[in-house]
Amino acid sequence: MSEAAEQHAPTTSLHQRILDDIRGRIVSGELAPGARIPFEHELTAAYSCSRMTVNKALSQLAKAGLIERRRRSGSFVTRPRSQAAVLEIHDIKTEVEALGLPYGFAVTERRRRKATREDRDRLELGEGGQVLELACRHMAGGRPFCLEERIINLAAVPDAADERFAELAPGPWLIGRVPWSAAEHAISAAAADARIAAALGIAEGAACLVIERRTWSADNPITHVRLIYPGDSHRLVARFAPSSG
Amino acid sequence: MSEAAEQHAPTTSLHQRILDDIRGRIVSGELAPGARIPFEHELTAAYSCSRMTVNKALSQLAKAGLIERRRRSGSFVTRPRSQAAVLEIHDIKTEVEALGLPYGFAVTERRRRKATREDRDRLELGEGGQVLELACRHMAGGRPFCLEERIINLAAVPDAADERFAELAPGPWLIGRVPWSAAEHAISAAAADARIAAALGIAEGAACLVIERRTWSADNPITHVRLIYPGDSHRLVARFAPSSG
DNA sequence: TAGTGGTCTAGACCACGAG
DNA sequence: TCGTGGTCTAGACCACTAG
Repeated sequence: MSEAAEQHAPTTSLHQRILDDIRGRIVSGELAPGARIPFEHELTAAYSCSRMTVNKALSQLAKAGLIERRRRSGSFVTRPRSQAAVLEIHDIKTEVEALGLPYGFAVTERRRRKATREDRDRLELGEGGQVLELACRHMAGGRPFCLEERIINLAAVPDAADERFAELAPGPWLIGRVPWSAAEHAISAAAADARIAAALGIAEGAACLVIERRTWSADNPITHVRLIYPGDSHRLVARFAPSSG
Repeated sequence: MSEAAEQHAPTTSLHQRILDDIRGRIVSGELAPGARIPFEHELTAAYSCSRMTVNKALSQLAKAGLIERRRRSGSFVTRPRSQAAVLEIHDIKTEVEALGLPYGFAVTERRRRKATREDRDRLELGEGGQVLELACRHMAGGRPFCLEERIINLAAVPDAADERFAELAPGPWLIGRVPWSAAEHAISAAAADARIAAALGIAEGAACLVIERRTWSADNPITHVRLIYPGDSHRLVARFAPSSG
C-alpha cells in the first residue's frame, strides 16, 4: 500500500488517479465485495496528499455505489449490485443520421381538443385541460422508420398550439423550449395493428418495439409520446460501465 | 443574489443546499439555458462560505451535465441535453416478487461445448474456447414469465462447468461470483417462434420483448444472455431526473 | 470513549483562455 | 494580461457508532 502513489502521467488530477486506482482494484477483483478500503488517513500517507484529496476520491466512489462508507468502521467494497443501464434515447433525427440515411418527417395529424379521459391518464393531468394531439411519421432513406403519437399539455406549453412543426419535429422543438426535470420511459413490445402496419409498411401483427415517454417540468406534465418502431429493424443499445468517473 | 443563503433546515450540508438551490433555479427555468451562473467568489459571498464549498456544489452540477464551466468565462447552464434514462434491469426473481407472485425457475438445457461461430459472435470471443450453454424458464405464479438463453465463457468462469444452478439462477450466480466491469444491453421486439411460443404459453407470432446483455469483467467476456418476455405482459420502466444529487 | 467519515475553512499555486 | 475555474493543503470541529 505504501507505493501506490508512484508516477502516473501528471496529466490527470491526483484525486482522479486515486479514484482510478481503487476502482481498478475493485473491478479486477483484487478488492473483493465486502473488503475494507484503507482508511482515509492511510491513503493520505500512501499517496502523500491531504485528507481532502483522498476524501474527494472516496466520496465519488461512494456516490457511484462502488463502495459504502460507515463512520467509525471504514469504507467497504459494495456487495454486488443489480444491473443498471444508462439507456440513451436519442433524438430520432440523430438516430437516423447515425445510420447514414437521409432523414425526414411529416406531421400526419394535428388536433387541438379538450383532454379526454385517456389523455388525462397519459399525462397524469387534472380535468378540463386542453391538449394538442400530434401524429408524425419519421422516415429514413425514404422508408418509414418510426411512428410518433404525442399529446402535449397546452396549459404547460401554450406556444405549441400555434406551432406547425414544419422545420423541427415536436420532440426537439419541445426539448429546446421546455427545461424538463423528470421523465419516465416504458418499453414494451406490441403487435402492429392495421393502421400501424400500413403506416410503417410492415405486416399486420408484426412485432413492434414501443417506447413511451412522459416528461415533466417542475412537476407539470409536459408531454406523452409513444414511439413505434418495427421490431426487427430497431434495437435500443446501451453500453455502460459501473459509473464512477 | 445576496440573500440566497437564508435559513434552510440545517439538516443537509451546505454544499448540498447550494447545489439544490441552483438546480432548482435551472429546472424552474429561472436560469435559462446559456445563462451565466454567479462566479464562485460571488456565491462564496452569497452563502457566506468558503470557495471550496461552492466549488463542490458547482463541480457536481458540472459532472451531472447541468452546467458547463469555462475558465476565465464562468459557469453556464447547459443547452438542452438529449434524453437519457437510467434503466434498471433487475434480477428476475426480484422482478417477479415485486409483482407479488411466487417465483420459480428451472434449467431446461445445459450443454458444454466448443464455442461455435455464433457463440464467438455473441461473446466477442476468439477461437477455440469452451462455452456453457444454458436455457432457463422463469415462472411467476405458476405461469411462464420469461425465457433465458445464456452462454457463459468457461475460460473466464471455469467454476460454471460444475454448477447445477439448482438454488440460484445463472444470472444471480454469476453476479455474486464475477465482478463485472462493463456490460451492453440491446432491446428489441421479435415475434415468438414455435419453440418460444410453446415455452411461454403464447401464440406463435405474438410480439415479445427481447433483452440481450453482454457482460465483461476487466475486458474478458463473461456471458451473453437473451431474455424473452411476452410483449403484452411486460414493460421496462425507468423513471428518472436529470441526475445531479 | 475513541476513531471514523462528513464537512468546512482560509488560504495557495497553477492552467487556461478571453480580451 | 489577469480573472476564471481546477486543484490541493493543513488544519479544524462535529456526528456517529463500535467496542
